[in-house]
Amino acid sequence: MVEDETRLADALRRGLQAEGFAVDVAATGPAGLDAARHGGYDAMILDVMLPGLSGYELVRRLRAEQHWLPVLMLSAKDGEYDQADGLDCGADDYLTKPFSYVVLLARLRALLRRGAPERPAVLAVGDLRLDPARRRVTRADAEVALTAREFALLDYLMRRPGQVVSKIELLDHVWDASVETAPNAVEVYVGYLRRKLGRDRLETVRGAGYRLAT
Amino acid sequence: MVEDETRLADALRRGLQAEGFAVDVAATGPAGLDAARHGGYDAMILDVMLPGLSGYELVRRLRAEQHWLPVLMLSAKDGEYDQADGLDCGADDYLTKPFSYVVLLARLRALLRRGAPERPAVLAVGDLRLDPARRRVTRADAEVALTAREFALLDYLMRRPGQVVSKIELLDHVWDASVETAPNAVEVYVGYLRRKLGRDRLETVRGAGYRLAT
DNA sequence: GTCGGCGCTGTGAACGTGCTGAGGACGCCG
DNA sequence: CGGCGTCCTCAGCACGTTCACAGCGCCGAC
Repeated sequence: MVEDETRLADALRRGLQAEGFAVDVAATGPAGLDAARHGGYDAMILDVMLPGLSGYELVRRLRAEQHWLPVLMLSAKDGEYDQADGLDCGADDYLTKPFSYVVLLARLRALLRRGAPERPAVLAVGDLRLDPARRRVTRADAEVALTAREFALLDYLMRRPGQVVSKIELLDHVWDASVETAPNAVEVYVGYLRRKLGRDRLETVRGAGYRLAT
Repeated sequence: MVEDETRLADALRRGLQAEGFAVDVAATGPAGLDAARHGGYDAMILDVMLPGLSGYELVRRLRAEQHWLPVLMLSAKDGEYDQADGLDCGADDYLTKPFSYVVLLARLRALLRRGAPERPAVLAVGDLRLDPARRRVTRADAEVALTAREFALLDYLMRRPGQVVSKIELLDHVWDASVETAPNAVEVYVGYLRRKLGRDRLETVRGAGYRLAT
């Protein structure tokens, strides 16, 4: 919590601690910014009127530095544009003084509920990397251009590295099941991939299928 | 948006659409719940007093079903416990009627930001900058004039820089779900953006979608 | 060594996907 | 009512992708 009015800060700290929160209080803007940077907190309650650095500016700097800590802003200003400004600086919620303690608590809980979502994984086998979201494949950090079918095939194989995958299985999962496709198509596309990724990345297991070398 | 007062719903829908949001309106609780389940929306504006199913109950059911759609709750009740109840049912924000349109917009933006993996108030990719609050786009510090649809499309892409976004996903999030729009419309608007922002800012990934160059 | 079958690859045709200019529908404003 | 801007459909075009085909080489069995 960043709040310079000691009475209010004390009352809030006690209340929040009684609810089971671990609370630290900073009294100035710079102290608050510093704490937010290094403290590893789950959320921040932030007054707008602060000595040294305004709450608006504090959030703006935090966001500019790629810190995405949830911020609940507290202010005596209740003009609609003050509120909009605070939110547009990067705050996640905005409460005007005087506020109800019950409401503050509920809003804080709502804020904490929304944790930061995690990034989807990228598949890696040897020096091969495949990023499904970016739809990018690199081999030893060099980008490889793949067509849609090639990409889908490599994707499927990279999710089963070292396993033998039969042509039938590949036809079922990589090709559209509704159209009958000759197993030879798989051979053709394995050939394309070998040309683009290197000859020995895809091993042929005669009579059984293909295997991605680990 | 789930709102049974047609006058209010209409006014809001128009306002939001002018800002470039894709908006659908449901008039009853059950209809709203259904839309939230299947619509693939980015956020929901939800009235508390609804025929069929209250807003509280709607959120509670949604959360019970593991849907984490951001919800902004709208209510005529301004008691502190009403507000706390709404938030504790699973809503992410709570606004009491009468409310300021400017504040609603700012809170909606904050809510959408919160769902994203990164939450800058101003989006920046390369020398492109997009300010959702001011509805302005600059390229190398020169302002670029965009229509509402162009802006919404660029906004969506800039929130996922480097990621491939399919035409279907774009139709779902940038265009209204209520009207059936041909995927070709996306191609047309990508074309417009390329003309205004530079040819190579938007990459085509054949068979997959589009990607904003980082 | 011989034989049969599986897998590889070059060729080419059909197909799909994406881009663009033209233009109609619609709403807004004077 | 007319002018304007926006939105979106349509049709034509260009080009990359997909896959069947056929011939050949290689592998393993005997």
